[in-house]
This record gives sequence, C-alpha cells and structure tokens, in this order.
Amino acid sequence: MTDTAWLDETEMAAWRAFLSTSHLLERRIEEQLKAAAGLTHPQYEVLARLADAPDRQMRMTELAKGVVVSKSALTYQIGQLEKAGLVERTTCPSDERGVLAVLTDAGVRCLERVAPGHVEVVRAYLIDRMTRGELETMTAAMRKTEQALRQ
Amino acid sequence: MTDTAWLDETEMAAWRAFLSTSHLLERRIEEQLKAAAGLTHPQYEVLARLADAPDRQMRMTELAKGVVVSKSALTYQIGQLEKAGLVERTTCPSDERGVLAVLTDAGVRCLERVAPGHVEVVRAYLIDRMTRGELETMTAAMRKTEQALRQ
DNA sequence: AGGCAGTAGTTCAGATTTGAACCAGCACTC
DNA sequence: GAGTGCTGGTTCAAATCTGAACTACTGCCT
Repeated sequence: MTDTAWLDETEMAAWRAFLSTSHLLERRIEEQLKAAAGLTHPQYEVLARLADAPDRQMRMTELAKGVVVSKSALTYQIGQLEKAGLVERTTCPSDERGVLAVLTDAGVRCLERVAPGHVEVVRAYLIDRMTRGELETMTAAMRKTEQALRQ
Repeated sequence: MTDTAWLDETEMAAWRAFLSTSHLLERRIEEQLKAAAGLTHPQYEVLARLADAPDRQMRMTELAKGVVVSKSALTYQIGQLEKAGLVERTTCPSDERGVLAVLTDAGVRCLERVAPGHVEVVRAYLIDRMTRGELETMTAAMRKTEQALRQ
C-alpha cells in the first residue's frame, strides 16, 4: 500500500477529461431527450437496442447488459415504456421464466421521431469534433477497457 | 428533419464504445469505493477536488461545476460528508451568501486511505490499457467536447 | 440611499438507481 | 423423477439525482 502508482500529469489530465466529458455529455443528452420526447437516456437506449434486434425483441437480462443498467432498473424502465405503449412484454417461448421486451409500432415511430435530434447532439458535441483518426484511436482504447470490464 | 446525418459504422462503434465503457467504468468505480470506504464516486471526487484546492476549500458552485453535478446534489452530498466529519461548511468571508466547503483533517486522512485503491482501478481498467499516444489523443478529443459543453 | 436584476445555496417533490431478498422455472445428478 | 443449485425477473427499501421554487445577499444604476 506504500508504493502506489499515482497518475502523472498526462494520465491525470486524461482521466479528468474523460470523466468530466462523459458526465457533461450525459447531462446534455438527458436534457435534449427530455425536452424532445420526455424520454430518459436509458429509455432511449432501450428503444434503440430493440429496434436493432431481430424481431425487435430482446431478453431482459441481455438488454440490461447492453444498456449497462441493473436488472431492477431495467424492470422499472420497461414498466415505464410499457405504460407509454412503446414496448410490450411477452413470456419467452423457449424459457418459461424468461421475458421478452418487444418494441411496438408506436415505439418504432417514437424512435424515428426522436432519433434525429439525439444523433444530432452526439454528433455536434462528440463525433464531429474528432478526426477520423482520433475516432478510431478512441474506439480502440474504449474497447480494451470495455472488454476488461465485461470480464 | 428529413436529411439526418446518421452515424456510419465507425462512428456508431465509437459512440457505443464510449457510452458503454463510461458506464461500466463508473459502475466498477462505484463498487470499489463503496466496498473500500462506503463512499460514492461523487463523494470521492469532492474530497479529491478539495484536497487539490488552495487551503483545501472551495465554493459550492465552483465545486459543483468541477464534479459535474447539480447544485442540489452537491448540497446533499456535502451534507453527507459533513455528517461523516470529512468536510465542514464555512460562510465565505468575502461574500455573505457564499459557502465554503472545507476538507477536515479526517477528510484528508480518509482520502489518503482510499485514493490508492481508487487510482488502482482507474489505472487497471483505463489508463494502463492505453499507449501514451492513445492517451494523448483521447485527452485531446475529450477536451474539445468538454470545452464545447461548458459553453 | 433606493431599487432591481442576477447569483449562491437550500429546500422540496418526484423520478430513478442500486443491491438484497425473493419466487419460479430450468438443468443436471443420482 | 426427486433433489439441488443456477438463472431470470420482480419487488422492496434506501439512497441519490434533478429541476423548480424560494430566500438571502451582491452589485449596479440612478
């Protein structure tokens, strides 16, 4: 415990920049989605993931892992989206205890309506401010961390 | 609204990687801090910022901006840290409405005790997985976004 | 001085998140 | 085919976050 490998200037700057930026961006996205459609960011992510999935449906646990929220948070959010008519629950045919979240037609339309504004923000603040090279470098770096954190 | 500039493969991959990674890392850090000292990540950040500040003290608003939380969240967290004896509140001498959050000696000791483990995680999952070049590239990219988001 | 817009913090209500406890169904063993 | 351990989701209580009032003080402007 005595020989801690502290972060040097460069490393600390990198960490702080990463941390602040991710929080600031999260905030901005949340604000935009709330204003545009009354959605939270996790809710949007759920819709987006489902839209990409085969048959527009996914298992709860799989979805939770993709969106990176706890199982209980997902249960809650799917409940909200269900109330809003954007998602439906079905019991999984192959596994009786499983639940499939299915994107409804209303959900598809909602996503189509909201996506442009959302992408706009992601682009304006993050993507379009990087060169192609930076983009690829960052992705590579993020992927390494992501992989490590997913075990 | 018809001509949305969607994200191409590379851009989408970058965005997804960034998003997932930041959430996963946040989760891991939160878990580590909770286990090691019963602190939340924002709480740790408050202590760390104060430790770096002249006289180990900072104005509430300034601190809130640094840590990237709402003013009310900071009020709450400072309350918690105060209960734990790690921080104290002082009224600002130059501005009667202002409040200074001051790190106590106990706060310093707590930070000294917790910091190594925290840095360890940041290093193990993020910093040490990047080359120096990647580190610098990422920092540059993050800084651009950060600056844009801070107006 | 007196008034007034703006800033600093707090309070408050409402929404969301998390981990732990829990129930049910699957899968494997003996 | 009963027993056992695991996995999938939900429920629950507690903690935290946010934005919207609200109060108090500052700094100008006249």
